[in-house]
Amino acid sequence: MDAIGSTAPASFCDTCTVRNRAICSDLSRDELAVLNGIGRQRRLSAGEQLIWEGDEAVLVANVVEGLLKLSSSTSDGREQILGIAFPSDFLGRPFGGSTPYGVEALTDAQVCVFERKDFDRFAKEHPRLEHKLLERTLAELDRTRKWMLLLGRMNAEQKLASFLLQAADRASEAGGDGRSFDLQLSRQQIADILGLTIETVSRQMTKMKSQGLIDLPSRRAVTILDREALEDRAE
Amino acid sequence: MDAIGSTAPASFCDTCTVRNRAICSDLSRDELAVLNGIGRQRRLSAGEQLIWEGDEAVLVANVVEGLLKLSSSTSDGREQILGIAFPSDFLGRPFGGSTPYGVEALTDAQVCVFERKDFDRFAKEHPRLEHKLLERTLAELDRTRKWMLLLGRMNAEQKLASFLLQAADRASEAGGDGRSFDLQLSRQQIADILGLTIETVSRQMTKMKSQGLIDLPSRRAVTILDREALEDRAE
DNA sequence: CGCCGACTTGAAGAATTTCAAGGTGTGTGG
DNA sequence: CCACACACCTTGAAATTCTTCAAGTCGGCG
Repeated sequence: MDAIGSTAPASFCDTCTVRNRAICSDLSRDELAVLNGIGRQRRLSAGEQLIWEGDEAVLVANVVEGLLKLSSSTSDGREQILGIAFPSDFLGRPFGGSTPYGVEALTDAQVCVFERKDFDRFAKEHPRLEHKLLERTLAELDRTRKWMLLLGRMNAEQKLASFLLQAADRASEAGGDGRSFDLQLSRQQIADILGLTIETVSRQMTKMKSQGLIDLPSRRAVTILDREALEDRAE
Repeated sequence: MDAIGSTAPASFCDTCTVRNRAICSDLSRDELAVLNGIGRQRRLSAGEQLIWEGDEAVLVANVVEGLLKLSSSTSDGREQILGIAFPSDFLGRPFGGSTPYGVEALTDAQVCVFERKDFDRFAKEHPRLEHKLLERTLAELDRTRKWMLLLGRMNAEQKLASFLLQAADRASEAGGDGRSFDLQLSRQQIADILGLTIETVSRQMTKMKSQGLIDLPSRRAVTILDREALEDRAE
């Protein structure tokens, strides 16, 4: 509302809730204005696809709000979820090639989208942004590799226990008490993450409930009753 | 044989066989000299460990020669190989944290090792190096995610077929004819890559041989007789 | 109230692991 | 040069785990 000089158009970065955590966090005011110019906000409904598997990589994005899944399917239609993207996470494949996985919103979501070629050019000119992206990519690679151990070497019980513990941790980071939380995912989605069938997931859940490790107050809610025992089963 | 001015100490980069493919490929002569100063060459014998799982990340490295595995183990001792590092690949975890996997030489190997803090500092000051590292890390993440589909959703036959095809491709990149090649790995190591037991790997190999898809002239050698059929089985 | 989708449960079947021998090939010492 | 040891691989049979197929059940919503 004031002096000459503050007449620049409002930037959606100004009100961005992940502004301090996403890869843009190290950028100056001016740099942000440029980035703001090449990006746009986009709302996604739950179930909406942002990127298709095998598409030429034409866009990249930052997650502002909501949850998205990265996934790939076998030719006979079974799906494997390769990762879940949370607010402030980066999506897509900069610098060439195609995106070897699909990206779909699991909940209603908001993302900040860039044309890949615009983003690539901007990134190459802004080493601090590239550095952030590198750190994020390295961290994501570590998480992904850790998940390979689960997929390759754990049985159903260990997979479920690991999954629930991680979900609890995530929920408590987001403000939960670390015991009761909401799975944001259907049984089928959990199965697709763990490389199991929906029936096996369901049976393991029921078993853990009957053994008093967890409670299942409603379909998507979980309460951890005996964290230690759960950690034992996750190994 | 020379003039004054060529008295600089010989740099191991000068004779480096991966010089044009590794992350150092974009560096100038001077930059290379600095990097040369903070790194050192190291020979590893097959089976020798370079980095231990869970260690604080104190060093990073470039692979010059040989094959190394990245792996992680469950508490009951079963191992999952998370990746294989080839010449020109980068190893280790720059920018903080611990290394969540072990690195061990599969063959005699030569690596170019840096103290992590030296490398981190150098990298931050050399955006072109960071850019190379970013591209490499993104590519590795893609490969790793692709592997998750194999681990989570493929059966033993599909896993083996995929593995053999990929091994053949790698061998032909390195100069093979794409049909006959040497597995550089033991049956147990293949099992650890595919998330199977050694017996299952052995049975699948025998089955494919008896079906005329492949031949196994010696323990570690493979000849692909019917690539198309193999591709079918990999889906 | 009844329908629908999501979830659970059961029983049978298939795939993989586990346990247990039995080969094969290479290198070493007699 | 042979024999033996050892590591690595193969094979067989039983056991286990997970999937598949097939009914249910539950909970919300028109």
